[in-house]
Amino acid sequence: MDAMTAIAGTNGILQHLSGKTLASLTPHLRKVELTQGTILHEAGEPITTVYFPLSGMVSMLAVLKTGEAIEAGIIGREGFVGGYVGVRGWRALGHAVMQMSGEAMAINVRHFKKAYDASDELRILVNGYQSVMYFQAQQTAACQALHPVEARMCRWLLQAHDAVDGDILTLTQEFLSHMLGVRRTSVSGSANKLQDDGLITYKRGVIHVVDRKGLEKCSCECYAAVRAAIAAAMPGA
Amino acid sequence: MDAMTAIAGTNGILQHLSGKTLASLTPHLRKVELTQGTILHEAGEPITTVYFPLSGMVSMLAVLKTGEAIEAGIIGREGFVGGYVGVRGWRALGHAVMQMSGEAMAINVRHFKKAYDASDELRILVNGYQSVMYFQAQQTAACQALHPVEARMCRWLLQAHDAVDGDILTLTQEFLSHMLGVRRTSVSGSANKLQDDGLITYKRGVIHVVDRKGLEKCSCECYAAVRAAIAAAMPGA
DNA sequence: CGCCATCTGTACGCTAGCCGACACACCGAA
DNA sequence: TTCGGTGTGTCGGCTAGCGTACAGATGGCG
Repeated sequence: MDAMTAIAGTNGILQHLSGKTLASLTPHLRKVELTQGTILHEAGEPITTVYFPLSGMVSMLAVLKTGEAIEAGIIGREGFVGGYVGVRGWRALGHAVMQMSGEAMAINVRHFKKAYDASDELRILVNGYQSVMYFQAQQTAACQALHPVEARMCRWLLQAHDAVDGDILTLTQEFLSHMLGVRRTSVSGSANKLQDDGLITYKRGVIHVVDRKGLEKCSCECYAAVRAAIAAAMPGA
Repeated sequence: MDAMTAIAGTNGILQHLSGKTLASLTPHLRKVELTQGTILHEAGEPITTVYFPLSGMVSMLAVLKTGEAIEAGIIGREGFVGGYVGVRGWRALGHAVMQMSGEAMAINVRHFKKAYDASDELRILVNGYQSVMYFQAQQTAACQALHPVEARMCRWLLQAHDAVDGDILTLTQEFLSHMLGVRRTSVSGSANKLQDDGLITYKRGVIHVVDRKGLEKCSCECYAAVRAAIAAAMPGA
């Protein structure tokens, strides 16, 4: 159980639970390895499992009929995945995709729901994080409408950088272009500029964050806004 | 109490509560008149009151440092306003503004919270609607990224049309341009085209919806998607 | 009636980002 | 080593929507 507590301690939700509440979850928690590209939840499908990431990064995608998918939120170890609390049938309203490999604590949705209903403490944390995700989606809507590609790209890189250990992000420009909802050549152009300015280097799907402060300067306010929202909603984050 | 039940019946949340749960709320519910422009919640400020609209329309706005505000959600009588359940200090993360006058049932947030914690039934409805709002924000992010102004405008008009009785929307192009995050002249152009096509007529801040079906055809998929999400998440909606 | 604030139409040049297309560079496997 | 798949750079034409500016239209109000 001590081992479990230690593991749970790296997730922003689990680490703030009292021993009692955590104990009600642990029998059902299992550690899973999630590789890049794994689809955790699919739009319209029932959710069977809720995830508490320990590392890596999850994207929340809004999926359109055309098949296009736009990222409207990022979840790292500070939160959890599967927050459609209360939707009848627990159906996901968007995709949740593992964008950078990592580990997570997984729990069956029934067990999670039971604990959620029983624990004020868990409810506060979960609801608080849901609010953050809501805020993030709102902010992203404004960001898409008003901020230029380069600033949005910096924002994205910063969020990704937060989610991983180290300064290496393994992702292609093609991939990034889909996340941002722009053309690959636009990403190519911006990436070039950032590299020229010495903020990043990259090579065939491997981006190296060199100057984080510089990225923060080039990013739109949305990065800081989301960080602030997390800090405001989550205890001790 | 019968009168109260009848009133509550026009709100999507209240109408689905059992008599018992509703009875726990009614002593604290009061009917309020909300005029266009009233700010229900301000970004960063503590929420004191939760609203259950009976008519009219509320916009959820993402506010940027520059003062620009982009709409990332619309709430009508099907839902409620003030869903930052669990955020510490109950602070709003965005503005909530009355965009088209109407009435609402208002309740102090402490009383609401108490009922929320006590009633599984209320929690399901509230959480379900929160999920819808989350979805709506996501969808809007994608919409901003991928859909042209005209289609987005149709979507907005449809949502507004749903929220009011009759076919008259009182709002200026200037106003609409802010909601959509585009220039007024872009709205002017699109509005013109819609009028030429016989879908709407308008005159100095008064838009008349003439051909709703036609609007639906011109709108992007996002309108239908949000409607579907509401139907999926809310009982009997 | 005349005035003024507000709402709307339109026109100009401008830029970001679109779209398609192609060439090159790199890497891993045959 | 060759080859093919995948990632990246770049070019040219194009359009949607921006920014600004100004003029006309409407309606409220004195």
